[in-house]
Amino acid sequence: MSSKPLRADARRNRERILAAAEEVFARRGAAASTEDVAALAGVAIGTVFRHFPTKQDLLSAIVKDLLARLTAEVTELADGDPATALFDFFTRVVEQAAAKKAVVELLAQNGVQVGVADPVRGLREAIGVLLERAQSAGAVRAEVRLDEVMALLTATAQGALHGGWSDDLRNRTLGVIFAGLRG
Amino acid sequence: MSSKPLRADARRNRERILAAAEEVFARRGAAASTEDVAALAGVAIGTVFRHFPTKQDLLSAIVKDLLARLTAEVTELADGDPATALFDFFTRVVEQAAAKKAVVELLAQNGVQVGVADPVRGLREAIGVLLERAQSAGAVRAEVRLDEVMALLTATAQGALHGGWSDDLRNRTLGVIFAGLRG
Amino acid sequence: MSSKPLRADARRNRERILAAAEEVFARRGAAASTEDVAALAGVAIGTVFRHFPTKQDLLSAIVKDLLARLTAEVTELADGDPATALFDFFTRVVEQAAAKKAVVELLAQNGVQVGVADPVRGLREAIGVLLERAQSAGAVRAEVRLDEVMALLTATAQGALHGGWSDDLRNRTLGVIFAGLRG
Amino acid sequence: MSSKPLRADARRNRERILAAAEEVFARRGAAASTEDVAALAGVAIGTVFRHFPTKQDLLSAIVKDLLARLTAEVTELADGDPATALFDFFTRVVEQAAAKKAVVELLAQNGVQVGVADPVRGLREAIGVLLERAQSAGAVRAEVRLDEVMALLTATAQGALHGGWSDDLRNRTLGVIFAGLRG
DNA sequence: AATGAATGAGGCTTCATTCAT
DNA sequence: TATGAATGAAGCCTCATTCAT
Repeated sequence: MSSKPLRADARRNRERILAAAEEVFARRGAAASTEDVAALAGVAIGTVFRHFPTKQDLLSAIVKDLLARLTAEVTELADGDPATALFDFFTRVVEQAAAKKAVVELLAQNGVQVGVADPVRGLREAIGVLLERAQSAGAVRAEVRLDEVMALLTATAQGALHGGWSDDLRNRTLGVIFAGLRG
Repeated sequence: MSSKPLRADARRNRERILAAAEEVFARRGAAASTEDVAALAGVAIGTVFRHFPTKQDLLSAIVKDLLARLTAEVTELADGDPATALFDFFTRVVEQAAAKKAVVELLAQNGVQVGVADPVRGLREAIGVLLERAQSAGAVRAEVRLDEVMALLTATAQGALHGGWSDDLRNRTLGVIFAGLRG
Repeated sequence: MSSKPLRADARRNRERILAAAEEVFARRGAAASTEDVAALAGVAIGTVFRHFPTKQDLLSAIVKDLLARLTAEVTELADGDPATALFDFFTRVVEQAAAKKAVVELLAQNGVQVGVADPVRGLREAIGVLLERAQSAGAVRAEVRLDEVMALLTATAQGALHGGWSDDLRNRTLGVIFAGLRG
Repeated sequence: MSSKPLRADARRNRERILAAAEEVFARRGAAASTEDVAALAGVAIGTVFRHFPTKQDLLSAIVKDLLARLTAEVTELADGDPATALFDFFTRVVEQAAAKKAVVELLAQNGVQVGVADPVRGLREAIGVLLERAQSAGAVRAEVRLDEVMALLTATAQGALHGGWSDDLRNRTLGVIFAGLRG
């Protein structure tokens, strides 16, 4: 089921490449060159392609990574106060978005094409749990559906990402959305 | 202020190029080639570069165009019911976004770099008028500021654009935002 | 039916590229680089790709060119003495082969894949006429079929090509084959 | 004369690599990657390069192998009927060619460069014996020389190889050549 | 001796931009 | 002014070869 474990140096490189890719693509968008990723990772171009045979593969890997981390955060929050968990998560994602740049962009526009449909579904379901609990606790109107929550989350993350919002602006913007969710 | 008036055929070409560019970049994103724009416009590539010395110039021109049209819409709506004008505009922009693709993307991420700061300011001010009137009419909470309205507008337009929202989803998403603005 | 005629300079370049390609691929095989072709032709690499969007296209063009020339030679010989026309053509092809290198190679192994099936068929049919006439004239045994004539022609061309035969060796080798065809 | 004897496992690997290389290069031509050879042999790429420091070395080794086997066949046939031995050998080589692909190709075009001159000479001499005997037996015209026999053999092997001849076509083609040799 | 990850030159192709016609 | 061919830098990817494990 799992491929054989990588050699220590290979795993180290793989991680350096992923980190470099996240930074490079975050800063300059998905159009940034693979060479730049290699340079930042401190490896030769061939090494990047050994680990990720295609640029798409590299992009997918980053997105999957991010999704996994987000899903983990949701799970963690699921143990907290149902009345605030959803709003907390929402806030965290938008905070982070400002540091993820093109990753969010990829998530939004290419997510499925890039072959990360499954991880996306996982995140969606985890958020669905938060929503249900928030509604049970009376913190979110009953008629709000998961679809629009996801839409608002994605849209806001993108906005924060590209717009370069200040902390204050972010909070006020989220404030409007939260008010709308509460009714 | 204005450069010398263009010859009739030159002006005609300029407009055909702009229209073609809007369509091409809308459909395939800013990465589409200038050659494709020329082809759709029915002119040679050299003609595109005579009118827009740089691809960036072409992109900027499209964005300015869009902003001008949006500003005109705002002005038009300013004569209507203050309680609904802002929401109507918001809705229209998001509706159109789905058909503008990369233009919105450009607006969001490159706006300033591309040198369309002025037109953006014009649009912002026009929307500011709608907001004030809506607040005077009691349709929007008094403490809501123009900043977050712009942020929500941009974010939602991008979301609609990249997310491929259905009409229904768009309406429910906007519904949450409008509820949040009303308080 | 025909695309618009090329500009004078474009046609000149197209021909220089074809000539360069024929020489380069002849000398070093189909694996030679497109850059080398461009360099020999005295144009930039982009120019090669403007005329032949793919390396395969360039290779195909060369092969088609050669086939067209060969077919023309056959047609020309068809007016001569039926008893010698086939042998003359055979001899000429093998003579030329030594100067065509990889072109013959391509013809033999990739001909059809490369999309030159039609020109190949044309040549085959033209040779078929020579064969029939030679047989009517009693210069070739009646039971010899076009298939083996083509096979012998291709094989001998390749042999001459790769083997670097001397004039004398070529003549003696062909002598054996001609004796075999006569019976 | 000979390097130190290999360890048992090393010799085993060397042979598996040779076998894999013959198959891979046969099927996909000399352009196939060394990595693929390693994979088919079930060893790591480093092992291939330990045994054959260069891809060329590997190719040479295959060719030498083939030549050795062919020479052995000639020697074996030398004990048979002088009137048919040469023709039998000729037929066998051409039959096998269809299964050797790139090896024959290498033999023909790179033979000497690749440093297999000696084995080639050995094969040539062995075939020379068959020819002399066939001529003594009156099965081949006296004026036929070894040069053209080799030329015809190589050419036909290549033709069969690249042309994908059917059994029938191969026989008829050889039939013409044999008739030519007999006079 | 074997392994397999790393290297980096080199190949194909695209495309913004320039320039001769 | 328009045309469209030419340019050449830059990007993605492959693969022979080296080297640490």
